[in-house]
Amino acid sequence: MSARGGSPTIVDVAREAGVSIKTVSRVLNHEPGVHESTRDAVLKVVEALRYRPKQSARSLAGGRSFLIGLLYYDPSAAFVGSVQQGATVRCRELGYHLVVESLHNDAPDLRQQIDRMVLALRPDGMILTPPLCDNPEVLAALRENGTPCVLMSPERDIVGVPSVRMDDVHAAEEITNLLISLGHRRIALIKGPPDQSASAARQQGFVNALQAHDIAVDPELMQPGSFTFDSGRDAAHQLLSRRQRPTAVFASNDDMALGVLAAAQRLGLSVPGELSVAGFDDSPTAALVWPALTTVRQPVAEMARTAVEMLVFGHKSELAPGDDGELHKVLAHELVVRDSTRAG
Amino acid sequence: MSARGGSPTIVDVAREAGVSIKTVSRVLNHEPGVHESTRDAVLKVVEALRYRPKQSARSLAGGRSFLIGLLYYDPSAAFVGSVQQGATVRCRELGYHLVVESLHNDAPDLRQQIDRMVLALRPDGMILTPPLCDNPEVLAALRENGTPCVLMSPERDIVGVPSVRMDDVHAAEEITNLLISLGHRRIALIKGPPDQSASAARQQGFVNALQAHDIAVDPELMQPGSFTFDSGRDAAHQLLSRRQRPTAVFASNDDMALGVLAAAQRLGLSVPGELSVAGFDDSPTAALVWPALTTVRQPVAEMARTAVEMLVFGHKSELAPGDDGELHKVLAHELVVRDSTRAG
DNA sequence: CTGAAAGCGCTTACAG
DNA sequence: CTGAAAGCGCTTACAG
Repeated sequence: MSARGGSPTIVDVAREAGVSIKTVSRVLNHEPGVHESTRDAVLKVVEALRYRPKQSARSLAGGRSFLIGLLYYDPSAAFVGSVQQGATVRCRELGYHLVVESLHNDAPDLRQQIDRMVLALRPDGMILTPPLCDNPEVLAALRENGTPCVLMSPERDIVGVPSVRMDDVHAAEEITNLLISLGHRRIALIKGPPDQSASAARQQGFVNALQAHDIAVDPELMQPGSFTFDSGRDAAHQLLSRRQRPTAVFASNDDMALGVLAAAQRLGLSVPGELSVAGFDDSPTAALVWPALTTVRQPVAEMARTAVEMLVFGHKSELAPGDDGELHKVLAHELVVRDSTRAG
Repeated sequence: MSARGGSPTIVDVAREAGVSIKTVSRVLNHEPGVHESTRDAVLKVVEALRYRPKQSARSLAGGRSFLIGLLYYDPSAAFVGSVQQGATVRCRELGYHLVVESLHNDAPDLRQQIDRMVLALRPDGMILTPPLCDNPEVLAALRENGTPCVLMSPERDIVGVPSVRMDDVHAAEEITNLLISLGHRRIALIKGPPDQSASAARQQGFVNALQAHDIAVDPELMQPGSFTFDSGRDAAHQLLSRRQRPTAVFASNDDMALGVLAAAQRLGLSVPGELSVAGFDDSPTAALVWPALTTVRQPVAEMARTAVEMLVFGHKSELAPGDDGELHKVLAHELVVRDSTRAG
């Protein structure tokens, strides 16, 4: 196809179409001001030659890499998997590509690892997942070399830095409301670790729901946990061995809810017959146990799609002071009602 | 730093170090034949300027992109997550970057999606995971535009195409041996779907182990399954309602083993007290249920590391006909013994 | 052991 | 609406 036998270049297309390379470039980049017949002729040749502009040349000349970086430190394979699913699909639709890099949140050479990626690849933007999106060192490194970022579910929003998240408070409120609507009154909460903001948010939602229904908040029914299976099991043992045990437990995440299931099984308590259990996250395991867990699904893939869009299209930067406008997006979650909850 | 205020370029480094850009290039690419004092001087400037060669320029001039592509169609988030973990780390060590693309195995524009990635990015190599690594269309597209590939756990090896896998037969044999050594004699197998080669391999290993111990292979104890939770639960109900039920069940994957656990629980059978259960895969869920599953861990991250190495370093292509030598690598798996198996 | 020149394949100003 | 020129920042031959 090409003059020298390799893949066709923009020169080959231009020659074949009888136009200048500049015109080919205009057509390919959807620039306005090209006569339709010219455009058609060019596109026909592009098609025939199966021509694709080379990213490295575009990047070098144009200063855009069409690369989006995804930085993560495996919080859970499922989370990253969904992020990627959403991000790669949206990238493809927009003509971008996703480069992933897994870092250790406490690696000594974190800064260098980031520099290496950013300075070598010059991604047009970066998506950060927890806990990296809350790491000051990471944020500083990226800000210094001017790479636009979007934070996914950060602990707290940062003024001027775009983010996407779900509403943990509201979701926890909804799932607690579900338990209440099922007739439960003695509802226990297994909390998350205090150093994660999601813990406080979910607890807040839980308390909100109880108060809205005039149900007393019993501190005895709020057990600490650490988002692990074991901590959930231990907390459940505490709760279920009380003289007046709860009829429902809301665990702040699925792993702990699985621990509750295990504890109930040990104690010979039937779920959901004698105890309703709800989790949070819709982890892959949630649907693979018996009874399948009622839980909340985070819109992770959608958050990732949104993050890509914010990076590619930019965001309104002309906002009044204090008006973060579209900078911090909150996406709708989904209540997933399965077999672990029942009227009680 | 730079002459024009942007990031420093090779010209800035050369000027500062008092050498030609060619010498800087030599140092950065570890080419031999540079005087040590010259090398040191260059490296010092590189350090001071925090200079990193721009990938797009290197790629355009040198014909190598330092990009490895990972093509997948979510077989399971856990698998892809481990692949990525291993691949990104090894890429970083070798100065490469990982670009991921999630495809649909039966997408109508599969060919275009691949062309788009390959022709635009020109990755130096591509890693394919199941089921894409067994898709003739995918393989043909990649072969046509000359992109080197490594197949991860393909159904069957292809002559001339590098692959990395584990030994399913041997692993199944080992886990069956474990059950036998625990004293079990009536051991059931829940098979995988016939269209996946892993199913046959795991069954083969199961049979091998029984025969090696002179235990009769009872066809009644080999139930069909389809690698899903439900199929495992159904098969277990069949097996456990027999007059003479098995004392151990080897499910060909973890999802089905979880189904067995659910079935046993329904039937009031204690695991591992009255029934031992073993799975295969070491899925994230395997450790998050009670009792935690005894299973086999695939060396997924290691396979990914190996795949990257095969792509970066190439493989011996000067082999005698028929001798695939290092082209098809088999990595060691790991038996993970947990709580679901016990003497019986 | 070191360097000057050409070129990779695009896009960006700048003209017309 | 279209094009000729310059240049992005490197590496590849080719010299010396």
